[in-house]
Amino acid sequence: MTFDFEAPSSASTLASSRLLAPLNEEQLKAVTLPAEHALILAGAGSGKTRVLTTRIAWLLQTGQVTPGGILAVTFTNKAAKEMVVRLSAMLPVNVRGMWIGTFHGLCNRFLRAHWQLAQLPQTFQILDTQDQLSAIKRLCKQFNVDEDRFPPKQLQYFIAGCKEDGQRAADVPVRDDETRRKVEIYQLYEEQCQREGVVDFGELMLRSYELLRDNAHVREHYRRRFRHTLVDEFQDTNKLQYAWLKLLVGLPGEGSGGAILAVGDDDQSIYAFRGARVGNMADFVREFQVQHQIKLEQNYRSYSNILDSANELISHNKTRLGKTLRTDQGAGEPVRVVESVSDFAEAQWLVDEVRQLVKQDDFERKEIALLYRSNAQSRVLETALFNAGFPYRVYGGLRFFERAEIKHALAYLRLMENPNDDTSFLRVVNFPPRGIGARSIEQLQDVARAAGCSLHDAVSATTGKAGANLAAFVAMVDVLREQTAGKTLREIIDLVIDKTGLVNHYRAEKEGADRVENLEELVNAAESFVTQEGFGRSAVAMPQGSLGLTQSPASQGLVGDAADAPVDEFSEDGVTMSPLAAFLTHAALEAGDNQAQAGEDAIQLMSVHASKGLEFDAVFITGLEEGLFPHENAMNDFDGLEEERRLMYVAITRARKRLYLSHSQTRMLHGQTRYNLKSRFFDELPEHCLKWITPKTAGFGTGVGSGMNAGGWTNTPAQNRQARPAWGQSSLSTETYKSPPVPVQKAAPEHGITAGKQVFHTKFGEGKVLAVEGTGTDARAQVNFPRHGIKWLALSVAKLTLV
DNA sequence: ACACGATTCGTTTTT
DNA sequence: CGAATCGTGT
Repeated sequence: MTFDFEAPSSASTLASSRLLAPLNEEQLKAVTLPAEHALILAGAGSGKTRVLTTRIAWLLQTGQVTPGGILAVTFTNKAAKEMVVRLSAMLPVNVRGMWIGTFHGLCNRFLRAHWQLAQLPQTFQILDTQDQLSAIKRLCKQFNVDEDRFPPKQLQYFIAGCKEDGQRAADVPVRDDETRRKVEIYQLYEEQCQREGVVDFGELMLRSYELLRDNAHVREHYRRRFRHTLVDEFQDTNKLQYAWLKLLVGLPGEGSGGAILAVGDDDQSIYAFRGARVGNMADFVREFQVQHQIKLEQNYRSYSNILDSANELISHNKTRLGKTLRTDQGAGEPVRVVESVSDFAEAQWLVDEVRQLVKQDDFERKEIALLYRSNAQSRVLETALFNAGFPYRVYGGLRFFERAEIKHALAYLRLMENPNDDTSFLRVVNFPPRGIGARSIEQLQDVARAAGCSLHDAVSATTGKAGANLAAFVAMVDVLREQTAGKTLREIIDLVIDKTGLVNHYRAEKEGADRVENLEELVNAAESFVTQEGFGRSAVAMPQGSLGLTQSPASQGLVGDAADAPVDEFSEDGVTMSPLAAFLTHAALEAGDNQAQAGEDAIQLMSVHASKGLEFDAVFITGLEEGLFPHENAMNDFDGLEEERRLMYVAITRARKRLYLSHSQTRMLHGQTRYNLKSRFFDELPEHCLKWITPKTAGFGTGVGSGMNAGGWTNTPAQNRQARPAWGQSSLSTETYKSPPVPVQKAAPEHGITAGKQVFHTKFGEGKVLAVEGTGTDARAQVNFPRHGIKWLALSVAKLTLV
C-alpha cells in the first residue's frame, strides 16, 4: 500500500498504520485522499463517522495540518459531540484547537467573535422556534396584521424559508399582494429583532454568511486558517449553508482556501421539507471541480435480506446518484411482514412479538425500535406497551430547555444579560403574577413604540399604578444583576429562581412538583456545564481564549495561521464571555434531551426521521399504509413520493438483525376509522427476502370475533370495543407463509365504493379509489384521478359511479 | 386575572 | 380522538 503524503517520521508511520488498519479499501482511500476537494458518498452503515474522524486524525498525525486548521461541520450537536469523543479516543490531540460543531454553533462562534462587524450587541440572545413565534405574534398585534389571512405560523415558515435561501426582505421577489405583505412583515420582524438584540436560528446563519461576504479581510483570514473543512450529512445542507461554505473556503481560482471533504448520502436526504437541497451535492462537484468521488458501499450493519430490501426499494427512485450497498454478513433472517386488522391489533401484536424477542431470542430492549411515520401513531403503541408493563422510551417530546418553567427561568437570566430582549421581558413580566395585566402591558408597549425603545427602557416613562408595578419588576431584575455579579453560575441561577418567586409559585401549585424538580435540575445543568467546560462545548462559543483565532494579531499561539493579517476587528472582547452568557447560548443551541426515562433498558419508540443515524438489532416499521407511509400530504410536491421512499430506505437500514414491516387494515385517525390499502412500498421490495407471518384471516368477522386467531395473538378488550362496519366475506388466503394476495376488499360496503376500484366522476373523469373512510353521510373516498390528482370526496355529495 | 367550555386542527424537525 | 388555542363569563 502506498501513500502519497509527505514522508512522515517512522513513529508517525507506525501510528498511522494503527489508525488505518481497521479500514477497508474504500474507507482507506477516502481517509488518505490528498488535500483537495472530495465527495464521499457514504451509504447507510458504511462507517461514515469512522472515515470522517480517521481522516482528521490521519491529517494531524502525518503533520499535514495542525488542529487549528481543521473545521468540521455537522447538523446536530450529537454528531459533533460524537466526533469529538471518537477523535480524542483515537489520538491525544488538543481537540480544542479545532472548530468542530454544528452549522449554527459555528456561526454563533463567528458572530460572538465579530459582533461589532456583524452589528450585533455583544450580548445578543438567540431565539428558538417558540421565541420566534411569539415575537412574530407580538409584531402582528402591533401592526394589526390580519391573523386569519396571515397566520403567525405561516409567517414564521415564510421568514425561515427566506433566510434559508439567503434572502433579506429586499431580496424577495414580490409577485402578488400577499407576498408583498409578507415581505413587509419580514422587514418589520427584522427591525424588531435588531432593536431587541436577538437573532433567530436562520439569522445566525445568514448574518454569519453576510459577515464573510462583506468583509474580505475576515474572509481571507478564515480561508487561510482552515486548511481542511469536513462536512457531515452534506445532503441535508440548505442553500444558505452551501453558500456559507463557498465563502468560507472559496471556489477554485479564488486563492487561499483549503480543501472540503463532503460526506453525504443522497438516498438519505429526508429533510427537503425544511429546505435541504440534495442538489448541493451535484453543485459541489461542479463548482469545486471535485476530482475525488468515493462511494462507501460496504455495509457493516445489516444482513443481506435487509440490505437487498433497501437496495431494491430505493432503486425505484429516479433521481439518485446511484449506489448499492453490500454486506459480507450473509442473508440472515427474512424480513417479516405483518398485516393486522386494526391499529390496536397491530400494537398488541407488536407487544407480543417484542416480548418474544426479549424472552426467547435474547434481544435487549434498548436494541428494539418501533418506528412510525408520524408521532401521532405512538399513542396506540404506548398504551399497549404500558398495559403490558414494558419499559419504553419515546423520542420527540418537549426537551429540557424547551419546558415552560425552564424558559421562564432563562428569560430572567436573559434579561439580566440583555434588558432589551422584549420577548423575554414579556414572558416573565407577569410571571409569577405580580399584578401587571394586559392593560398595563399595552400601555407600556405604546410608550415603547412612541419612543422607539425597548419595553425595559419604556418603563421609566410609564406612570400610575401600572408604572409602579413595572418599575418594581425592572428594579428586581436590576437588583438581581447587581447581586449576582461575581457569583458562580450555580449561585446566580439559585438566586434567580428563588428571588423571582418562580420556585415558590410552582411549589404552591398542586401539579407543580415536576416543575420545581426541573428548576432544580436547571441548577444542576448549570453546575455541570461549568465543571465539564471543555467537553461537549464544540457547538458553543466558550470563554477564555478557546477561540484561538480571535486573539489579537500580536498575541502568540495562533494555530494553523502563520501569516496573520493585522485585523483589528478580531478583538478579544468577543471571546471573554461570562459563564452566564455562555450558558444561555448553550441552552439556546442545545435544547437538551427529552426526558431520559431513567436510563433503563427500554424499548425505543420514535419517528422514522428521528431514527436517522441510529441502529438497532430489531426494527419494527409500523403503519405501512397508503396515505400514512407514504404520507398523503407528501404527494403534493413533485419530489414528495421519492422523499417518502428515501424515508422508508432510512427506516429499513436501521436494522441490524431483524426487520418487521407492519401494516393494518384499519386505523383510527382524527377520531375516525380509516380503511387503508397497504403501502405501495411492499410492491417495491424483493419477494425472496420477505416472509409474511400474519395469518391471512378471513377479515373481521372471524379474525376478530374469535378472540384468538391463527397467528396466536389474543384480542384485547380494546379491539372489541372498536366499532366496526359489517365486513363482506372476503376470500383471503389462509396460507401463512406466502406472499399476500392483492389488496382485498377493505371498505365499508354500503355504497359499493371500495379501495382499489375504478370509479367515474362527472367532472374529474375516471379514477382509482385509494381509501374510504367514515360511514353514512360522513363517508369520504380518496380517489386518484389521472388528470386532476388525488382528491377526497364526500360520497353523499360527489357523484361517483363504479366503472 | 383566571377558569372553564367551545373550537379548531391535525407530517416529518434540528438549530 | 386529544391537544392546543380561543373566547366568554365570573
